[in-house]
Amino acid sequence: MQNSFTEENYLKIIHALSGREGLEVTTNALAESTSTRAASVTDMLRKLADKGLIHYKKYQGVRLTESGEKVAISVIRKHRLWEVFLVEKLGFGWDEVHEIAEELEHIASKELVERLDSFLGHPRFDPHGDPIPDAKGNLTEPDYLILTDVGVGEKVLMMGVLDHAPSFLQHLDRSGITLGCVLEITEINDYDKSASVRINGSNSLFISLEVSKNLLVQRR
Amino acid sequence: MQNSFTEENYLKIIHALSGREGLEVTTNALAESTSTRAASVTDMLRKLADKGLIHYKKYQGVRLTESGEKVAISVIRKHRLWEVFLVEKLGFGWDEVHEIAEELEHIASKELVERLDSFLGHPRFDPHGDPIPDAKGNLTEPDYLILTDVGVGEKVLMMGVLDHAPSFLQHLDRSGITLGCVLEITEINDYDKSASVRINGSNSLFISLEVSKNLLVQRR
DNA sequence: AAAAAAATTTAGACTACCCTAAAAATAGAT
DNA sequence: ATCTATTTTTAGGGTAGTCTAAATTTTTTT
Ligand SMILES: [Mn+2]
Ligand SMILES: [Mn+2]
Ligand SMILES: [Mn+2]
Ligand SMILES: [Mn+2]
Repeated sequence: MQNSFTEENYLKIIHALSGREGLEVTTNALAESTSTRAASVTDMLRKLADKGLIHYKKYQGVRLTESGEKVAISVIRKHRLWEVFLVEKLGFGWDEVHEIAEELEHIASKELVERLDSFLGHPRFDPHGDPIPDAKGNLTEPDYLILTDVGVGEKVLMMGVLDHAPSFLQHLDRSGITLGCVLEITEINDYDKSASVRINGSNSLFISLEVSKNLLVQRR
Repeated sequence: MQNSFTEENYLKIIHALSGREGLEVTTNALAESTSTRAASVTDMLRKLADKGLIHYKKYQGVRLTESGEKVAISVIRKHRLWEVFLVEKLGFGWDEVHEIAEELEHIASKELVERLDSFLGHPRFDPHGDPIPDAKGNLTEPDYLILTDVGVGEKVLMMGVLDHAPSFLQHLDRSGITLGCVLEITEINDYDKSASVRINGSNSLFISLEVSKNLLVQRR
């Protein structure tokens, strides 16, 4: 049987919250992320467990089963491919595409996804630097550094963001920080951990700790 | 407030069934088209009437209001634009796109539709020859002939289909009948009204009355 | 014009998803 | 180890959309 939009959203969120290690996800965390009440989450968990999509023992949190993981990754694949489409083909800004992809990710057709993937040239990453799972469901998270882990004098490549909020992405746009740009830390203020950063070797700007904490980068 | 998928589907179907003249649509016709029971239709009609999307008097059938018409046409615009995308950009066959567009037509973003329209070069017709409403909601149905209205010796252009069923479209593919091809009636059999037709001046084939009745054409 | 047939609506019920309030279980503090 | 605070589940209920069966209205036939 088919999964509903709601079920797919739950699975995707459980995947995100359980992280690389596949930790147990709590009811409250899910209530927070789905903007529903804990009682509603419990109802849904019982249903997902009945369908064999999650491992669920009362009071013990949840993990995805193999089958649940498969569904979650398929939804993530669709989400990220559609985001690439919206940015690369339709000219949307990276701050505008998340909400739309949140709907498009639920379009069922398998054939559509594969043709879209070809049309886009089999992109490996979405407009926010997040990796796109392949058709077989393999998803490899690159291990990037957070900019706060980089010292003065180091040059790094900007590879992704942790915060996907439009306001954060628009702030990066205004600062001239784009995916793939070279960032060189020229100074870190001891007092508030704000930093001076040179972008692509030229203009320099101040960025707050709040911003640094949300930038994923890579050495060299 | 937002309309649900179900409401949008009802409005689109009411639009289709009430035709050019905006005739009253019956409960049973809607039950048939929506694959639900008449009792379910009645429930929905009450809701659509409460939202001001249809004119509804018990036992008297329904018509769209101005506002309902606007929603219906917006859904049709999205449906047909997505079909163009699927065929022109992703290489789907015209027999494969209807079901997928049936889902895509409910994606809300207005901005998305307008960018998609630009990306596709503002197409006027969908892959089945149906006209695409413009951004302002104007929909002009060209007045085509049905092939059964064409006499022996006449040459016409193939402009569209009445039946959108994959099996019919695949039959046309196998016959070599495509949108825009020239059809010349060389013979009509009096007994069963089957016809001999020359396609693009070359190869000739028999087509049944059933097929003729579903082909929209234009003189010259 | 009445009776029969067909179409439509109402009544009552079900599933999916969500809610609030109360109960139960777990985790944390003393 | 017990008590308290927090988390989670259960209980009971609501809306959207669907169903079947029964009642009502309209249409057709006689
Ligand atoms: Mn979603
Ligand atoms: Mn993304
Ligand atoms: Mn639809
Ligand atoms: Mn079409």
